[in-house]
Amino acid sequence: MADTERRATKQRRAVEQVLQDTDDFISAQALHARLREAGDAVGLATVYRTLNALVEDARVDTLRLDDGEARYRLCATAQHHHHLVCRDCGRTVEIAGPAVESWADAVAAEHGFTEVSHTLEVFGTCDRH
Amino acid sequence: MADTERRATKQRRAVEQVLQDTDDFISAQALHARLREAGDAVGLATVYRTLNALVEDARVDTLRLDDGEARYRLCATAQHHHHLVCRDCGRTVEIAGPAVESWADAVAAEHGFTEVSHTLEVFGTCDRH
DNA sequence: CTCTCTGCAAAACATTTGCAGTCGG
DNA sequence: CCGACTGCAAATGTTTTGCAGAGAG
Repeated sequence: MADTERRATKQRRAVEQVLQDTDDFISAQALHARLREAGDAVGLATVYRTLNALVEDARVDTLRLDDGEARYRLCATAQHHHHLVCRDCGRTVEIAGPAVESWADAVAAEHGFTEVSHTLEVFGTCDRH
Repeated sequence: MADTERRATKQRRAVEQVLQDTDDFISAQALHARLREAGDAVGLATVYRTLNALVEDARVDTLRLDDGEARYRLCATAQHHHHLVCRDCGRTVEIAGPAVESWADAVAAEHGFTEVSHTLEVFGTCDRH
C-alpha cells in the first residue's frame, strides 16, 4: 500500500501545486482555504487524504506544533534534514546537521538503543520579514 | 497567572502521583484511565486542566507525537534537556546535548535568526524491555 | 468497463469551556 | 466565608470515514 499506483487527478495536482508554491510549512486547513480562493473546489477530506498519501510516499515533511495542527511541506531533498523555522513569518530554511546525526546515534548506542531516528526543529525570529 | 497560588486538592495530588509512578511519557487519556482503575474518580477535564497547569509551571514536559495525542512527563531536572525514547516499551532516558544547543544557535544566527529555541527527540529500540 | 478517487456529511477524537456546586485555606 | 477547583456535558477544532457518484486508464 506504499507505492501502489496513484492516479493523477486534477485535485491531486492542485494540492501539489500549492505545496510547490509554498516554501513554508502549511496546515491542511490553510492549504484547503488557499485552494478555494484559487477557484479549485477541492474537498477538505480530499486534501487530508492527498496529504497523507504524500507523507506515506515520503514526498512531504510533517511538523506537529503545540497548537494541535499538523503542518506539511514539500521535501526539497529526499535525504534526511532539519528545519529552521521563523516564529513570526513562517519562513523556513532547510538545514543539515551532520554532527547532530552522529551525536544522536552515539548517545543512543551508549544507552543500548538501536534503530535510532530523531526529530529536530529549530525555531527563531528572522530579521527580514 | 503563572505561579498564582495553586491549591493542593485531592485530584491534583492523584494526578501528580500517577506521573510520579510513571517513568515514561503518558497521554492525558491514559493518565485519566489509570486514575479510574485506581479508584480515584477524577474528571477528564480536570486531568487536562491540571496537566496544563503543570506544564505552565514547567514541572512537566510535553511531547507531541504524530498520532495527535500529547504525552506528558514529570521533569527530572528543571533545566533544558532532551529525551531518548524507546519505540517499543516507551522507556525514556533524559539526555543532555550541549553541542546541539550551541550548534543550533550558531546555524540560526548564520541565517539571521534570533531568539532561538528548538525541540529534539531521539527515538530508538532499547534492548532490555 | 472497472476500480480508484472525490464530495459531502456524519463520525471519531483530543482538548477546552461554561456553569453550578464543592471544598481547601 | 470566599474564591479557586471540580464534574459533567456541551462546544470546538482537527482529522477520518462511509457511501454514492464521477472520472482516469
